[in-house]
Amino acid sequence: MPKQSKKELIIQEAAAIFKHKGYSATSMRELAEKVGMEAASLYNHIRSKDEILEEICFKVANQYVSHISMIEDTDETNVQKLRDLIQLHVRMIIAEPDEVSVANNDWKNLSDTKKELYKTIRKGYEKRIANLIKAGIAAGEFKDLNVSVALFTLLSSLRWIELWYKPGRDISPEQLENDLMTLLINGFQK
Amino acid sequence: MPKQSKKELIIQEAAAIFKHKGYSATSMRELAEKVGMEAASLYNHIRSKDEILEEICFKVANQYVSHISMIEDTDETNVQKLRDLIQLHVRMIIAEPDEVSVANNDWKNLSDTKKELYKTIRKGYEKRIANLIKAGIAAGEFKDLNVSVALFTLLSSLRWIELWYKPGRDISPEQLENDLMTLLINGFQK
DNA sequence: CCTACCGATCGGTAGG
DNA sequence: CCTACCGATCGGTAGG
Repeated sequence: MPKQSKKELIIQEAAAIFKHKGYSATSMRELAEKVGMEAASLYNHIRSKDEILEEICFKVANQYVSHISMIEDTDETNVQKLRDLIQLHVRMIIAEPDEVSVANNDWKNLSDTKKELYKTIRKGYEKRIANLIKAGIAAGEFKDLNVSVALFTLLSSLRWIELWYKPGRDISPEQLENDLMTLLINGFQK
Repeated sequence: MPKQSKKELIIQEAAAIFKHKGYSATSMRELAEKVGMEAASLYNHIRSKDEILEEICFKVANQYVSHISMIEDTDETNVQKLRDLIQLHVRMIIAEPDEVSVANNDWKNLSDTKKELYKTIRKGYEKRIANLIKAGIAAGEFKDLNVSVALFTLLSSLRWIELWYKPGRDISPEQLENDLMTLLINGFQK
């Protein structure tokens, strides 16, 4: 069994509650109850409610950034890079659905300075995917679409998974990845 | 100029703030300031904070439902119905970006009974789109994909628009619709 | 539509 | 890790 600090446990439970009710609607007393201690005791492990949200958001953001770096460093075709990106998104969402969901939905509640940092990181990530799309268009691999439309359609079409996918679903991660790739790369039409 | 009741003004301003900060993180005092009155005075026009959220969520939900009914009543091909659906989503988001955004993101904060009702309406809507997709597959118009994957990819790929589109963007609603349709129906690949 | 105010709950601290 | 508790803020009401 993996060793997990109390702080990690608190953050994990917090992510689950935040996902379900949202950060602002979740009280520290509720979190404490889930973790099995009094609200005041939480503060022996974490500095503030804010800090929990920060840890979740930046952990997720950093994982996404390291993924795109990996993909950029290959010398595959742009279509294959797009496939890799879709696969990495799917796998990250399946591995940590709560954290990914909270980062995507509750980053607005970060403190002003952290929120600006988060937005900067996210914009950098989007820029790198936009470059991938541009390269694909320039190479004649992708259709000549508006880059922003392609970028955000891609990113948001991967976001329902965090809300929908549960281990009990009658679809394997592999089939999910395959259908998603087919849909995004070749579209609905037969 | 259209006549708008104070209640409508309050709901409109509330939608804008809720979209920006989230329902739970928005106080009635903040809303009152935006509207130009004291917090207590809001209650001459609305019953509760809850009620504002309900009005926004169900107004949007009912609009979506009436749209799908219109589409079902045509005798177009399923591909064309899919196009119509995309177009209606885009136009609704452009017409009322705040309300649509709040309904999509803050429905979790509805009271328990209203939340159940909202989920029921949404599931009904999803079911009808799933049937459209199934009909398209059966008719040989759409690829034989997992229906849930196709359904949620479609719906969520239309959701970034509410966060991104502003009148000042260098893309017209028409081009946005066209690029989105091309992407969803025929995919990224050239 | 405002002043005045309520009880409840919030995030967080002191002290052990 | 708990008991006890703080100041701030919340949604909302009374009364005019």
